[in-house]
Amino acid sequence: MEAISYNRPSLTALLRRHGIAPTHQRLEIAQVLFGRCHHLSADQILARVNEQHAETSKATVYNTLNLFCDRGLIREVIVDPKRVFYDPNTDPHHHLYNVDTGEITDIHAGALSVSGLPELPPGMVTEGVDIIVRMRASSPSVG
Amino acid sequence: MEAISYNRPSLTALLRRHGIAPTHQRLEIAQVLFGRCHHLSADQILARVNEQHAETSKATVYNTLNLFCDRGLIREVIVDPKRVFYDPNTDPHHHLYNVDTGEITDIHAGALSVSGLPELPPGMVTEGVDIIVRMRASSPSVG
DNA sequence: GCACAAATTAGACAAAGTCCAATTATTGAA
DNA sequence: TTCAATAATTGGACTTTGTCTAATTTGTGC
Ligand SMILES: [Mn+2]
Ligand SMILES: [Mn+2]
Ligand SMILES: [Zn+2]
Ligand SMILES: [Zn+2]
Repeated sequence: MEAISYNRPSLTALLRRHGIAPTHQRLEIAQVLFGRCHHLSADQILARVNEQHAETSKATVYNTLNLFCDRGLIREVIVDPKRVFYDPNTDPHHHLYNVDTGEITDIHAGALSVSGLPELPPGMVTEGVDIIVRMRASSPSVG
Repeated sequence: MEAISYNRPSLTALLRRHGIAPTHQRLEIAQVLFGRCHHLSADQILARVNEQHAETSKATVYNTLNLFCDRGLIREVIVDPKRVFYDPNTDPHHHLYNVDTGEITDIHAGALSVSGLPELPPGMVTEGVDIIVRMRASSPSVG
């Protein structure tokens, strides 16, 4: 993962490097995404951005997340049919999904290897290979 | 995949084997699921079931799909953030997803192997490993 | 300041899915 | 059969996630 410090000047530079004008709202959203918690949903990001003082609308959060995805700053994680999660880590990696809690953890791609994938139909090219390990507590009620 | 013939008596038996009372609506839905096309969304199933003559409601389609999933008759495929697809094949296998067309194709698990998956946290157990290969036409506009 | 483009916004809208109270179908005992 | 009890189905209201649009605000350069 690209090493990123989470202060305004470096986030501003990060956006500029991806051809994105660094507005106040976009910086707030970037700060939430690249700050501590990974794998947040749009709703969670909206809430965090407006925690101290309301300053960003729902429309802008969605606009910005889609823009960041298009420009390759972040990527979507599709594991929960109810909502999309956004991942500031765009390096190839995979996910461990706790189906009970909804928590998502990274699986580094380094150690992992997949063999035996079929050839794609002619004219098709791989956009990505997503591996999701779904896990739950071994005994539903007890420990 | 369990070998299933798609006539009423065998579908009835299939439901009974899974502890599901075989009502008219459930049999219609099972017929659509286990008939030709795999990987259908709830909406597509609703449309097919009511193709000849309207006889099943949206609520029943959702109720039934959830019931079939709970009882292990079918499974969900989470690849498209907009809708869930339902898979009558519950054997371990993976999916090739055409991001342009939305088409989903099976990848048989036989040939495929994954190594280097991390250990799960204590007390956790794997519910499944989903591999999704996302592909698109190699050149966006031309062939 | 002024003009022009780009970004943001509130709120209407759309689609997927759930929920509920009322109706209808199924079951199985008499 | 008939009947009562139970289970399934239903229309439609509702919720949630996400998109769209027209109006406003902001930013930039002159
Ligand atoms: Mn702030
Ligand atoms: Mn029919
Ligand atoms: Zn991740
Ligand atoms: Zn499949």
